Amino acid sequence: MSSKPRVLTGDTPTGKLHLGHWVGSLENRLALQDQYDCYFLIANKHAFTTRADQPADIRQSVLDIATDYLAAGIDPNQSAIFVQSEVPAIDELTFFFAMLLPFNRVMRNPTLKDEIRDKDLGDNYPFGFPLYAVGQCADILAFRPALVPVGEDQLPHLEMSREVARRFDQMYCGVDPHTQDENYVAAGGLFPIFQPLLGRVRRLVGTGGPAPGGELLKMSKSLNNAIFLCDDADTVQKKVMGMYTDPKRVRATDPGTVQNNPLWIFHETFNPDKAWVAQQEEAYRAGKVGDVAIKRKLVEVLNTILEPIRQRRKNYEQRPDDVLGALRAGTIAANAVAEETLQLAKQAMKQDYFPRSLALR
RNA sequence: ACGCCAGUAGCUCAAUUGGCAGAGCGGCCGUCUCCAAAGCGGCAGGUUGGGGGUUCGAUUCCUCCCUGGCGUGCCA
Repeated sequence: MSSKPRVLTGDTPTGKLHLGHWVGSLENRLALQDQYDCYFLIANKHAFTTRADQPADIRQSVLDIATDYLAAGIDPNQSAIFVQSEVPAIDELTFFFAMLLPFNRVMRNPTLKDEIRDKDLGDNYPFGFPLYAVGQCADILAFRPALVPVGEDQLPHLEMSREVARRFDQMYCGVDPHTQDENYVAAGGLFPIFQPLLGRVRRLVGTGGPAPGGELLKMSKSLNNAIFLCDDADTVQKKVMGMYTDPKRVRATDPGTVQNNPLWIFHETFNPDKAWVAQQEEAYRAGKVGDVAIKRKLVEVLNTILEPIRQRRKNYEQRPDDVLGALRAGTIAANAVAEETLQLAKQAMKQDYFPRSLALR
């Protein structure tokens, strides 16, 4: 890992990764591995904001996600998969960054507000909850990345991180506030004003029916409508055959509706044979093909994507030490970059009094 | 800091003066459907927040603790 531009992204360990993660971000990450030095963070501390009482679950999720990454095809010899809580420079940067953000600015973050509402937290959330939004700025900026691939819901966090980067560069590195984002480093800034990168599908629907309002729900573990990367072929078949589809279509010969139909959304998202999809959609509208045939095809399509993932997973499941080994190697690599960022940040802030030795083992 | 109210299935809530812990929703299975949905039928799910006590018997009464809500103080 040398002079290539860096990518930073990651996940909070709340469960196993599913197809929504795949099209939302994982595909991008795999594609970026060659051209970028990639750092994939498993945000275990973030998980404690709402599940501080479930440490065993969080630990298991960390290992599950690391295994998912490796099975999905992230190459540990090329990219760093690391555990957030073992990179102390992130915490140190969090403290400094917290001084650059008004509290109101943090609480105005729409992602934060949505989470408070969705989880029905009222005003009863830990102090660590808003603090974590600041921490996420440090998660990112510690790696001075060029690119941050994320799901759409994370954009407000990224915008805040970009604000922190601009403010830091202006305040401590003498960057002129009128500087264009892409020129911040050239103008002497420590932190590049990175670009977000969204997946080709921003919001994949789940396998289930719509909410009472009629809107299809996004795929998520908690809604029990997800197909996981670790699902075996039989499970995928069962889930696909059980998928919600056009409820007005009682017989296979009735004309069907393609629009807003999860079955077709999945084909359009995952089936590489676009001509087949277009042709069959026409037949479906005309009542010339049954849902079962379309579902069987989808099972085939999904299993084709998931099979190589299963093969790699099988290897790692036989050698769990390899997963921990990859995490350890990734964490060492992450610390090298994050420590360097921290030292540079301290220099910029004139708080570099003497070299220190943490005697990290 | 003190006072009051609350905590029961995944969720919302019942349970007579202390007497076998229930319903709705959700979940799973079946039926019906090309499959799914809808409908119908069934099943599972509990340390009644935790510890201690009284009692033949405690969700219920006593006590301590935890969590949350409301109120009144204190810092001032």
